[in-house]
Amino acid sequence: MAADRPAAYHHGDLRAALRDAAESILVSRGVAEISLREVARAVGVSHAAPYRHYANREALLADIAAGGFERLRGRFVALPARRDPARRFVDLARCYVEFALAEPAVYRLMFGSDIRKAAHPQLAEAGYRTLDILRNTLCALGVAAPATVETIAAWSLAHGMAQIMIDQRLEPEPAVDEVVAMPLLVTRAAQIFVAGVRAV
Amino acid sequence: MAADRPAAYHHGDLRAALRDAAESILVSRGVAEISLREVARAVGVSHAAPYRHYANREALLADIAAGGFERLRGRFVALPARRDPARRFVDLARCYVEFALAEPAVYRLMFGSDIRKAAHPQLAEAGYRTLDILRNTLCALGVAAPATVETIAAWSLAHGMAQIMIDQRLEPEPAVDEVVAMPLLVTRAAQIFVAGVRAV
DNA sequence: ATAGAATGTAGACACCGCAAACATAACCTG
DNA sequence: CAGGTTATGTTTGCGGTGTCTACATTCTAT
Repeated sequence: MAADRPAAYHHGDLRAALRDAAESILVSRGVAEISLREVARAVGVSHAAPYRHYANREALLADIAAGGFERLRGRFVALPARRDPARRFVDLARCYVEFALAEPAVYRLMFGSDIRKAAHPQLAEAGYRTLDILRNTLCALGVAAPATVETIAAWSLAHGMAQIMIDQRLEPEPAVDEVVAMPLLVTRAAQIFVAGVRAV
Repeated sequence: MAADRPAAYHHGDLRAALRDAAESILVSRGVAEISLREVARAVGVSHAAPYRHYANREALLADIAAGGFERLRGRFVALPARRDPARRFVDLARCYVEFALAEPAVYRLMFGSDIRKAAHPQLAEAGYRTLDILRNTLCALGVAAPATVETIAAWSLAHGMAQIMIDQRLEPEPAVDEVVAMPLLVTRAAQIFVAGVRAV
């Protein structure tokens, strides 16, 4: 790389800069506040420049969401190996909720309705790849069968917890005791679920 | 009521008409397509008239969401009485998911991030009243204790299932076999959960 | 060196949310 | 029933936004 970049006509990596600026606005002020024009302004570029990299506003949001899926996937694969699938499930559930709490705004974008996923196949595929890790591990929970019902139910549990905890956190300040209580709650819920699967 | 209404200066019940028109747009084209101006146009009124009834766009959305909570509450109270709290929980979970699938767009509005609930206390209260039914019943599941962990977990399960099933339904046509499979899935997941609570 | 492809700019259009000033109808109160 | 007050709609206007088209600049590969 060159030493410095004295305001060149070409930005260098405008696409990434736009995405970062937009994500910053997303985190600090919410998805509704993201406008292509302001993002362009933040990066110091003309208001139409983003269209060289994103077909429209929604494509920019989709890119941010896809990045979220990648990061979540990174957390998944960084988890320690486990023999016991039940333990593994507890790990995954906690990991899932932890991510949602760490990046609530991005999480909402990933699973919310701001992006019509049908219009962004690359986002759908990023999500699919990430959630496949969850699916595969969950299948091991059932003794042998694919256990699709249990799979969906387990994911639903994690997903619902994440959503609910985010809801209570976004508006007011994070309540400290709830932050502490989160791992306990998730762990216990996952244990209840595993016990239920084995008991039925 | 009078016989007919020959294009009077005053609309009669503009607020309700606006809400209905907006909800119609919400269902058919998504929340992003709702604009106060178009809603006004649909009702046949000037573009600033809505501001006599709603402080801003978000207030209109909040009104729609509050109506959703009321309808969900109506479904809850219409449920048959049950002795067994476990059976009651299964009923509630199914009812919850059924509502989400019947009105996916409204459901997303109710629990999504398009409305900052802190800014609309009446919406928050409508939600609180409705979900209290769920909470109360869930408390009966634990032998005696308030069982808050189980309560949150159970709600999370229903909420997560609703969210996931909506996601798979909004974009493509509803897959018929999934529609049929839904009650089974929800019922089984709820049973698993109840068994888990009792087994641990 | 130069043609062509990438990338960024400038301008325009239609739409939107929102606010203020004004017009009309309904409603109390004497 | 008259007259003022209030509720409800309209018109006008401002600043912002998404997106398109025509143009300018820079990079890249021959």
